[in-house]
Amino acid sequence: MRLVIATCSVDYVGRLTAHLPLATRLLMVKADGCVAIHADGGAYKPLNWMTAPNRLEEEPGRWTVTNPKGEQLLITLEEVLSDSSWELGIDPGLQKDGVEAHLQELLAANCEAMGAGLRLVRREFPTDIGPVDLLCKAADGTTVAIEVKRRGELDGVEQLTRYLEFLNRDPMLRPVRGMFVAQQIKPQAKVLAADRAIEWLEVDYDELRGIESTELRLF
Amino acid sequence: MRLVIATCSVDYVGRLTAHLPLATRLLMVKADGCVAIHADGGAYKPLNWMTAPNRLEEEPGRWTVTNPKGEQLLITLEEVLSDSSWELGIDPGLQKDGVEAHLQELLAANCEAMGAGLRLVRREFPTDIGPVDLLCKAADGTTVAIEVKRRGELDGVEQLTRYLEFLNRDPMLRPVRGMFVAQQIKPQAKVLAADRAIEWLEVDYDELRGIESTELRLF
DNA sequence: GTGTATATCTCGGGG
DNA sequence: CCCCGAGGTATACAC
Repeated sequence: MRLVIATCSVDYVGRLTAHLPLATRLLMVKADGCVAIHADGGAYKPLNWMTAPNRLEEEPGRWTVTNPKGEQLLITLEEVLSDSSWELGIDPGLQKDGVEAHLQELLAANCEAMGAGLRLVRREFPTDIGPVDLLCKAADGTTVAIEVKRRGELDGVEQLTRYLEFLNRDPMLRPVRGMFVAQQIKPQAKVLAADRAIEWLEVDYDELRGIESTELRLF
Repeated sequence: MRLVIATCSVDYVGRLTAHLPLATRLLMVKADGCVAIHADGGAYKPLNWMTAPNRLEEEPGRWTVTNPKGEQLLITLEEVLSDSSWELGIDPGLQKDGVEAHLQELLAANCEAMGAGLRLVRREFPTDIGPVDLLCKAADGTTVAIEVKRRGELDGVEQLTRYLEFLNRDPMLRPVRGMFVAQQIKPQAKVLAADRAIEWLEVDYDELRGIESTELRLF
């Protein structure tokens, strides 16, 4: 990783055009070739950047970064205050727990948590317009399509609505009910779900994990 | 801005839990207090981070970053290879051209580009579920709700559908037609729009800007 | 490669 | 403060 502290101005021409006036910033060049320009604020996002793959052409006072799509980042260097490089090696990577996939796994293994008598038919049940998170059968035999989210918002309800539209065209499945399950559901999403006769349910991740481990202890 | 190159392991507990095994990385601490941990790859995304506002507690071999929501980033330092600080000052910020807001402005000023006889009623017309980009009247007096996107995809059609649903409940406006306008519209989005009787239109940003400047020259 | 969904999304604006 | 929408979203994954 190469770190350069420099007074520079920057121009980007690509998906949009953007310009950075002269100021002192951090230029970060990673081993994969990507370039990021950071100011002294705004944690996550660089002011400007170019993702790999690309080509970095370095002349005195000017860096030109070009990617295969023809997008271009032009860095004009006024003064370089520091220029250092570090050998970091390949990172072992981030281990995560608690993303949507985990919630979906837990719910798939504990369908009863979403309604008595509910049984799993399939995870990632395919439709013409994308996969439904969980497809279940209720005690009375009706099919239930379930959309799982960590945080339930409007677009999740839209997504489920779209699936239901397609699932209900299949005479073998019809009628299909919808259920929107999330750790937390925004008020607007509840309103929209109710408006579309979609059931919604807030579940607790840790509690579900508790059920899971209790069941494991029983067997 | 403080830049530390260090061999470290990291634990994050917050919206999810995550762990980074021991490796050499860049720790970036910005003037606003935010902390980011970068590996030597993976574009501009840090492996782990904590946005401002937060509190950084520094002990020998251990940094603890806590934010007001109770999320916590724990950095265990094995070896510090470099530790430097730089005074960058406040950045003048990025100037952009070509984002959705500009496209919306251009279209608002040139409604005719979307259909002969179309007149603007209001930009950002409010509904119970969010603002419609453009509300217009057609020559025949019917209302037209217009959703503007740089890139037209499925969720844009959904968004417009949602607005139409609510607008058409208003007896003063009904019937409201929908129009989906973007620089480029994905085939799937065109299909969904057509399926919902929503007109769609691809427009050229530079051409619109041309019309704009031509009109300016005439006055 | 396109299409679809997720993200500790981030970031900014409006009520 | 939350809600909502845009993003050069980026990123992963299926077809």
